[in-house]
Amino acid sequence: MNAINQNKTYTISKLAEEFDITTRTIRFYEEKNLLKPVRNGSNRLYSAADRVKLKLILRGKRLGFTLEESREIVDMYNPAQGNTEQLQSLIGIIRDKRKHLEQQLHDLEGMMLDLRDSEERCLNALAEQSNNPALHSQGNHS
Amino acid sequence: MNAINQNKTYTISKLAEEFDITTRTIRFYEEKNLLKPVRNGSNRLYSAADRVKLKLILRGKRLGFTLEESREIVDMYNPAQGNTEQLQSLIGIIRDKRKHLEQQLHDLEGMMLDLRDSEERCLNALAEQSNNPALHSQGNHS
DNA sequence: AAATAAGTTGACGTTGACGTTAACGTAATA
DNA sequence: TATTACGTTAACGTCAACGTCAACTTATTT
Repeated sequence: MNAINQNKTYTISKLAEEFDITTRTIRFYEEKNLLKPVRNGSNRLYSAADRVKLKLILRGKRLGFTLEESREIVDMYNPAQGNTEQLQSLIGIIRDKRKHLEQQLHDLEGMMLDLRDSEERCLNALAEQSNNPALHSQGNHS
Repeated sequence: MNAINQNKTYTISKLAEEFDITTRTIRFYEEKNLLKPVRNGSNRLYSAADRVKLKLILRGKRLGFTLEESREIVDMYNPAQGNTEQLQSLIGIIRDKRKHLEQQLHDLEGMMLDLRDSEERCLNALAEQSNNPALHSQGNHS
């Protein structure tokens, strides 16, 4: 069959360790309906798909997305099953996200340029001080 | 003289309007030492430099930076005056920010790719439904 | 003079995203 | 068998980033 089926499962603490977050955080994401692991008795059992979702959430976090925004991203990861209306809505969301990302990309590029400027000014100021050792130290010891 | 001196000033509500934020937000940034407008009596008066700083803060916000992180960025905008130690420290901060941005850029590119995938799957699913009008509506009316 | 607009300083409220502690169950190990 | 490791739910705490009053001043307009 060669299915794309990943049967690997994870405990909550394994995932927490792997992604360097607390179990509390993972449970919190479940409270907010971002994850729905199956249960082994009372214990949570995470699938490979759950792990991917968690990864998406954390990536969204690094980009400053709210959990609500990340939930939309996670929902897109689901096999797009839905009626026409739902699909249209989803496409709308996707295009909004893209706009968001394009703005971020623009901001990011601008900030990169600013950082180059700042670094250059810093390095120049340091060079100045090498040429003029009077300015070199901390505090003005008369 | 042709100085680069921008004497233009702004009231708090002008800035709030321009950047589509509340005056409360601007005052809050001042509480947090991100801005320090001069006073005209009891009223705040913002310079062109203050306006740039505000812009930097808001850009940081769009990138998910905390105000504390943005404060560091804003501080870099200041004419880099300082001793060797301070400059070295600043360069360290700059390189950390760059790392941060590189991670974000990587995340952003990944998310862009994911969005393309999602959109494609959506469009394919919609195409399927055009070919198979039975699936087209909402709800399965037997 | 009265109202309106724009500013001010507190001070408390709210929301998101968890942290922390309590009180408990279960399973493997010394 | 008692301790240790890992899990659970429930409830309250915290911190950032503002929102939302209240109570007030000062300038302009009617």
